[in-house]
Amino acid sequence: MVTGEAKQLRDLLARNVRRLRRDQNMSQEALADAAGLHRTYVGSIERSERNVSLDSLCALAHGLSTEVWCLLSDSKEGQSPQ
Amino acid sequence: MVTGEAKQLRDLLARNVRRLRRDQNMSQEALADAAGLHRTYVGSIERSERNVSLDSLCALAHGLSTEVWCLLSDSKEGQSPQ
DNA sequence: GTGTGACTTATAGTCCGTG
DNA sequence: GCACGGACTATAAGTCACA
Repeated sequence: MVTGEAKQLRDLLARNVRRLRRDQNMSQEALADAAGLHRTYVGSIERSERNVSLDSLCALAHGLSTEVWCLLSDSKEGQSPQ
Repeated sequence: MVTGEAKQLRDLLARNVRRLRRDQNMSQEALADAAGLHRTYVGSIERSERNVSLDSLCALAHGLSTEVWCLLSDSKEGQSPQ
């Protein structure tokens, strides 16, 4: 179905993942490794091409040392919880 | 893969959905209709049997008139964002 | 180090029921 | 109104070769 809202959400996730990853000086490969996912898969998420599931979301959050809801929040401030 | 973290997340989602739904006096059917999902699917989500995608998460949030990150936050207090 | 299209396999999600 | 199952279809997961 992919409504406009869903598109925005994927986009938000993409931006958050990319920002957090670069914030920690990781490559897509490094994040993929840390999250237990694949390089190209992480890449396609960052390009908001994927409609990821809770499971992948969780893996991603783990790899980025953050919380799942952080990846889906529009966050300008304290994003990195030490 | 379904790590323990992913299990917890599904469980949290299940609780939040059920609580918010009942809070608004909706049946699973009513929510399914409002979210554009299927009756049995909503039921299985509330039983934390499903690893839902962003798209469904968005639809669910829409049907519950809330935000996606609310469904994934451990929320004791102000759940309804004004 | 990243983008992209193609591809296979796993599972998300629908729809039919039953108690 | 809800839990749960079986069978099905659509799509996410996961991997690759190459730009």
